[in-house]
Amino acid sequence: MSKNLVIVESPAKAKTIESYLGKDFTVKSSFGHVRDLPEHDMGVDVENGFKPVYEISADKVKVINELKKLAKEAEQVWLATDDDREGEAISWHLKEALGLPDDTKRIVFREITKSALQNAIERPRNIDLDLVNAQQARRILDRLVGYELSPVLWKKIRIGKSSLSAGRVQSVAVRVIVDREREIDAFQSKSSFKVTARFDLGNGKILNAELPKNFDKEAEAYAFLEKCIQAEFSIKNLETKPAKKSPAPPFTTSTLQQEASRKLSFSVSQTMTIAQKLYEAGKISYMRTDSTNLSEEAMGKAKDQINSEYGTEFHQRRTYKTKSESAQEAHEAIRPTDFSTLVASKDRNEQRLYELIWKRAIASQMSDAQLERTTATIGISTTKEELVAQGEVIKFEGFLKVYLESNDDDSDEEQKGMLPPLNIGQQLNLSDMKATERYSRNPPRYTEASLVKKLEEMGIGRPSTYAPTISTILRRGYVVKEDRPGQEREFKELTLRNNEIKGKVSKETYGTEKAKLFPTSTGMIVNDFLVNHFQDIVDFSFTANVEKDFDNIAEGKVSWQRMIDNFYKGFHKKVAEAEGEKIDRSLTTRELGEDPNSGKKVSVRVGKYGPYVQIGDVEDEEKPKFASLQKGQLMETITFEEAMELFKLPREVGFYEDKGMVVNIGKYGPYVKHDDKFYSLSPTDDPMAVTEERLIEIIQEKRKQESNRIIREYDENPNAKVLNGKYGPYIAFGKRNIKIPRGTEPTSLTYEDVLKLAEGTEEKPAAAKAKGGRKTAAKKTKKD
DNA sequence: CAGTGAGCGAGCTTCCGCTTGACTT
Repeated sequence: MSKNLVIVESPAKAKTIESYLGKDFTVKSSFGHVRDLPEHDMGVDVENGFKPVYEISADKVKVINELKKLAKEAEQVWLATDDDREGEAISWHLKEALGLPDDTKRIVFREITKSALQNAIERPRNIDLDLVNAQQARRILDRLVGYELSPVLWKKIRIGKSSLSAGRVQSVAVRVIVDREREIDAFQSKSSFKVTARFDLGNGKILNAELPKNFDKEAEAYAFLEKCIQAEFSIKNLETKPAKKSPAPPFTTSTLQQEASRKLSFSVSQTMTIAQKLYEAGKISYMRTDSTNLSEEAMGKAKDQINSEYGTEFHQRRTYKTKSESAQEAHEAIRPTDFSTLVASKDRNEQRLYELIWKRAIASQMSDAQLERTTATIGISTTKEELVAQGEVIKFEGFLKVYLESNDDDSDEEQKGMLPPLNIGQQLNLSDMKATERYSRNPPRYTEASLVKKLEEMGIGRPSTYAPTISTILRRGYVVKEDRPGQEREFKELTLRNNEIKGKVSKETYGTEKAKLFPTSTGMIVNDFLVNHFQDIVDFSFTANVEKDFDNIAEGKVSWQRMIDNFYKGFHKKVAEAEGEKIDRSLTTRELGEDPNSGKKVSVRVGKYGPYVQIGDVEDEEKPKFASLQKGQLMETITFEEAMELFKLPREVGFYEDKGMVVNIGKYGPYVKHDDKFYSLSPTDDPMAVTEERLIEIIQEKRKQESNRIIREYDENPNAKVLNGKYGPYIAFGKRNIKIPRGTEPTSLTYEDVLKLAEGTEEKPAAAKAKGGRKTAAKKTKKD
């Protein structure tokens, strides 16, 4: 039994701190918040000063009981939760739940180092009630908004499979995505002609140059190339300028999520799960942070590492200011706990993320890269226009030796190389010149990570909520994360070679999307409803504005009840107004035209099972015809022609082995059904046009594949087989799938080999189908 | 790898921020 009980938020942090403080201190964790408003009730008395009802969260009852016991035994309790608004509130809730006196010692530190801890212990204070009240205002505002708005949606918009919801953060996240989709839809791509030239300098050396301006019209580009026939080209000017590049600050949660997405293709939640493992193993500092600050101790260790590994000229001490205004900076930036550790994990993804964190943190304490940029201007004897060639040479690598931040826009900014040696006045020999048609690009769709970046810029959400917010808007069906194929378009290219201009038309694919966020019809409808009725809540600056109020409460200038009262008066009036209005069908219905066959109305609607097209009315004597919209189609943008196409499926296409074949589009794309079996069409098959012959081919192919599936069976055990799968040969052992070691010939595996390989593998089947994410979540909430 | 969609009424859903596991698929 020790004299002192210190309570922090995270168990991993508790362990570290305990090792620093010695045997007189027991350090325990609260595992985050311990009390909250009730889940199934508003829990806020709007008629009596917004008095909140707090209860100990179901999953914290055990923690609280244990802490109560330890607190009783200890002489002194220290509340050491995080140094920010939420942390202060956690301390207050702990004090209330544990029955501690009001003057219980409260200590704070923003980095976990021995000196920071000692400093904190020497300067305890009491709980800052103003700061606690700012948190209560934040919590209660979110509850009022979420729990008054969501039921309005249930009553006024009855669509979608999962229950609708709205909130200060999620609704703005959806709005950002909906707005962007409409921008893209309205975007008019313009083409122009870009001129590039290649000069042959002899000895295999080539100089690439381009015209700084593009031509809007093909005729102008042609005229320019014409002028260049027989023209003489010479170097008119050479200019060399020094330049430098500086490293990016060490990672915060949001920048880590962005870089892991760009460089490692991790999803936001994947990044957090992996980072959590590294944190729990003591390899990195805390991963939910908005600070770019490094402790003195960490900077010193980074310096040692850089000096010994790269040399002192590579080190430059830097401190970074956190950009975001909403930052609360209770922690350090994300960094390795020990810079001399290069291998932190055997797990490939953990190691890859660790390396990213290590490199970024090390680079942030390194010197600038020194560059030299050379621009060569090339004169043309027949015109005033000039061509430009640019090159770049790295004079001193600096931080680039370790790390370069990547870019969001996949713009074709090619790596500039070195220019060959050139002199002013030098005559150049043109080998060819091209004018290529280029199209302007629409604004990009959001990835998970670029959405997080956008939210952070607007001050919306916190490091601990970025990943859950994305899960929420996906789970609600407001947004889908998908790959979408691009479209083809033609572009023209004029080439001048050997004094002759030739034209050519080629095809390119554009607009291919990978793992991007698209709004659904449901998302658009809910968004429009909120924008119409609750403009100020989904306003992009709403959070920033209320944050100012919270700051005033934290400084003791305003009472939290007064702030909430001010907000609630206007808000609740709008809720009452919206509830009083009739259900607006125009939100969920769009007329498309008339069916030429029956003369009946064609409309697109959104119902319980998603968006669909309807021919006719339910009041008609004959029942209306229905067809679901396909993946990627929206109520808002589908055309009459596209809608009518949907009724052409399912298509009956001929017979095979005396049984009919039916083509349709299912959950996993187009398929043909034959004899109660399903066969997927390949992406190049058009379900509307695919022929009987091709379908028979598809069925035979699949059958052949199936027959090749079994590589080897064993008499000893009918449940052990060597099979040919999607990813190559593998062993199926009961319910388990086992990898075959590299270099082993699958046909040569004996049953003994199989048993040996099966040894040590887990009982569970290795891979599971990604199918039930939604189900799991639903179950979870029910259980609670 | 389906076929569902109206309207009625019952009874259900819901927020944001702190923390980890537990548990399917």
